[in-house]
Amino acid sequence: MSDLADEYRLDYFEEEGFERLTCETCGDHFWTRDASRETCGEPPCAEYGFIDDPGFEETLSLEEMRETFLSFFEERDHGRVDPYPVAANRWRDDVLLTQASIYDFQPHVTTGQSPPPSNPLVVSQPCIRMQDIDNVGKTGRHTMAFEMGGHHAFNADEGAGYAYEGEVYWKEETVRYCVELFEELGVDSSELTLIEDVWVGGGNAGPCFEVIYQGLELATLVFMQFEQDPDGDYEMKDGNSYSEMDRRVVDTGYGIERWTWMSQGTPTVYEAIYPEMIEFLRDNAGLDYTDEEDEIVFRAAKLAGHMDIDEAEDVEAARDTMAEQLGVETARLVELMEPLEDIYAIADHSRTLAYMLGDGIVPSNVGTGYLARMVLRRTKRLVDTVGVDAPLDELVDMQADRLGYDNRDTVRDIVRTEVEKYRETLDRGGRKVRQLADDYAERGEPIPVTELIELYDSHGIQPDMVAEIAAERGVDVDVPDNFYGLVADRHGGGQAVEVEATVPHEKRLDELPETDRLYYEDQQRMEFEAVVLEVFDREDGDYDVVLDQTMFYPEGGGQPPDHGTISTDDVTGEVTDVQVHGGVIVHTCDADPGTGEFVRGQVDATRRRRLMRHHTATHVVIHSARQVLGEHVRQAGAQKGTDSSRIDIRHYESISREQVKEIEHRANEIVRDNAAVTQEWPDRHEAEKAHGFDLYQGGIPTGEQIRLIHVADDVQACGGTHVGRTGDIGAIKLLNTERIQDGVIRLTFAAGDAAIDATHEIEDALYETAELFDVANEDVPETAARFFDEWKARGKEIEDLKEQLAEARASGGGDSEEIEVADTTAVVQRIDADMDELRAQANAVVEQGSIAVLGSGASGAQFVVAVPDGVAVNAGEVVGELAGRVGGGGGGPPDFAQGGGPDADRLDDALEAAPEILRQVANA
RNA sequence: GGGCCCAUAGCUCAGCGGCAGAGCACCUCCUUUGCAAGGAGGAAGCCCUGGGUUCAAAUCCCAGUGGGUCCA
Repeated sequence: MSDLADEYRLDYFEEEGFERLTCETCGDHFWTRDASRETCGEPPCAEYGFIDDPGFEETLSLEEMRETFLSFFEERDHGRVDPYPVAANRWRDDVLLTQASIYDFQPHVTTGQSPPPSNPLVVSQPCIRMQDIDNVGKTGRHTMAFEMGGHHAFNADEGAGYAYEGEVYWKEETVRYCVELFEELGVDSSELTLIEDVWVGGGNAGPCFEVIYQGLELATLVFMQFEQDPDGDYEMKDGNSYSEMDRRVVDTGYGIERWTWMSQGTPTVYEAIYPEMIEFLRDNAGLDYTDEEDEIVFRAAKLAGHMDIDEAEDVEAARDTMAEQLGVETARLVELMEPLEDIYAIADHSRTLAYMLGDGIVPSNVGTGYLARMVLRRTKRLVDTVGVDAPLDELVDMQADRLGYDNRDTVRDIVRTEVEKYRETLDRGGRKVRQLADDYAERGEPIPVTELIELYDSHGIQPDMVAEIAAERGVDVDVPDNFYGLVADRHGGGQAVEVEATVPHEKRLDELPETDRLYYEDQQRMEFEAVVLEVFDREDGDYDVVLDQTMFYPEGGGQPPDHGTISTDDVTGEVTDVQVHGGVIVHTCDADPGTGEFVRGQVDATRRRRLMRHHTATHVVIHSARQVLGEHVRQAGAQKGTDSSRIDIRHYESISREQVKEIEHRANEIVRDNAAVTQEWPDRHEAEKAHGFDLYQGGIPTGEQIRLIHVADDVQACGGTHVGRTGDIGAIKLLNTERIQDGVIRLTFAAGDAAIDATHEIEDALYETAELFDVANEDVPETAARFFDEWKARGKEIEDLKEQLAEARASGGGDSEEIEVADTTAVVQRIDADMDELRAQANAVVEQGSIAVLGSGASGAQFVVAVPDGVAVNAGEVVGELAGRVGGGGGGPPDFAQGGGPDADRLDDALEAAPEILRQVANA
């Protein structure tokens, strides 16, 4: 195993008089110009030196600090790159949120597949780290949302075949730039320390320096130079082996918020980055502290900076010590600090929400949407706790305004909708818990853990809320420490086994050249000629045919594969499936054309045209949906078909009938405009720059060039086949909308002749109904409503009549048999009527003080036995005995029972035996 | 993407194989004169939809629809 020590020895350090020292407290190695230094300079080995005594010459706002950073590197030949969205899943599918500036260039740039937009480059990237959520507000320096200033350089060995090559710069320049930036801000560089560390993550690793000034880590300089390799020479702290790469990536992170804080020397970072928001919240919550109280808070914050506070728990633990040093009671300190901590957190969370919602994340129960919902609910709780009475949408809007978003109305609307949903959940939860608490209060038992888990997992009610409500009712609740672990257990924990799709004859496919995709050259042509490169036998008896070029579109991007025929002079085969594996297109065919043969291909034109119409229509519909519902609307999945297609879109509420009509109108307007549908293959970065990440509606393509499809004003990265002009779509008919999960709505539609067919189906249903009712089409709804009402009224009337009939029967005759049993009269009677009637009759008999034993042969054999109050005959037992005689069973409470069996022929026998059965039961 | 929960009167919910229930709201009357008043009476249900099991399903099973919630 090799040592990394040499990796930190730079010529720069030698030239500039830096020495390598060892921290006397923690033992870390670090570089400094001050040979007399004893510690590494990072808490807990040192204290903050800048609170109330700013570390830079000038006081800078967050915006000014950002600009200072960006222009510093721009002046040193770095291309300035616009920040990416915080929703990293807009351009990559392995993470949800952007957590560092390097995320912008993963995976395609760091792996060398795509060139960076500029090399070297600089960016100030908004990031969100949910891991820090508990620390926000408490430690004075943690924020969930922050801007990471990063300057990056991508180096690769000459001839390694990457999208970039050569040396831009590496460690020497990186460290020099960093020190120079400090010096430009008036820092004496002998106060800096650069601590040696190792960075590991995402399959890569490398040495890094943590740059510390005045006790605060302001930058991390990472040199990505290793990649995971089982045979590698370097073992890293994650326990894996790594080896040297032929690429070297400079990955730096400058915490713009911390630099701003350093320049201002405020007690916490929050007061430095959004002072006006903190002031607003303090005013609004009525936190007008006296000078003396403010003084305590100020000194406490300062003390916090001097302590080793890395986690929210540390803060709690340090409270006593702080209170003692300040000369106040711990309780008083807490009383003063907690509302402020909440306010800091509210400001930070509002900023986080502004980023998330502003970048188009829609709250939901899945993915990034779920994270947004969590943050929003947490923020709402804080707002209520601390007593801020401004609506949450206003707070988020303040931050969205500061951040310069122009979709603020939508953001506010989303927040309002979401707050309302949360309120309903709380209402529901409160009722549920109160009811449960009452139940357990009655029994004098504590609420068990299983109930707590159920309440949280299925109803979203936090255990502390349960405890609070239960306490009001004097019920104990014991929340175990491992509560969330128990919830996790309930989810099984077992990892779903990824079923790796096996590609048949994969090895050989890798050796074949990529198939020429003729369908991109002319999307309207359906015939072509080609040479058979390879034929594989399939297990099902068909053949997989690889050609040198093809007009057959393989399944992809939600578009099903083409069908058609491949023929030689001798054989013609039906193509039933077309798939692409690594650029090689495989046609599944029911005949073997023979390797090396010339073939003619003919695509099933009707099918393909239907698919093309639906594909282009998909672009038109999503474009229209964005116009009607808002710019946040994004595709969450799509499937094209020949008869209808569907797209799933992200939207925060269910859409109304009016909105559906509006979308349909606009879509058909685009069709009528007969706009040209065009394709182009621009450089991916230029495309992103020109059109934004909304390009990637249907997934993220790889490669330097990407294919763009323009439909009217709409631009999307897309690999599918399209009609030449929007008029070719013919017509678009929205067939259905359904909410497939929270925040995702499925639009089903048909295009062209399929739209006409679909309309016919709906019309047929209407016409048939109208005919059945014998009314005009437009009268169908009203008539149906009237029929329904009448049907209900008639049901009630029948019910009524049955009761009257039963009374009449009970008071006057019929062929009933009356016997004496248990000092009461029993009426045994056969009425061939349904169960309702039998029950009514039985009730009528009981009214008169008699036992009723009724039988019916209307459907099988059925019995009802009813017994008046105070008569010692068990109806259930009587019915059981009777029903047994007709091959069935029955039962019920002692005063009213029912039963029956299939054997109707024996009904009379059973009734005949009734008197005897009654006596037996009565005497039992 | 996965797990779990729910659907019964206008509202909030109980019932969990055997006659469809309560509270609030509503209507009529009485007693009162109000700040959640009291009393008497009444009306109000395709127990979400479709299958299945059963002598019998609001209740059990399966599927669908709608809603909620937790996790990745």
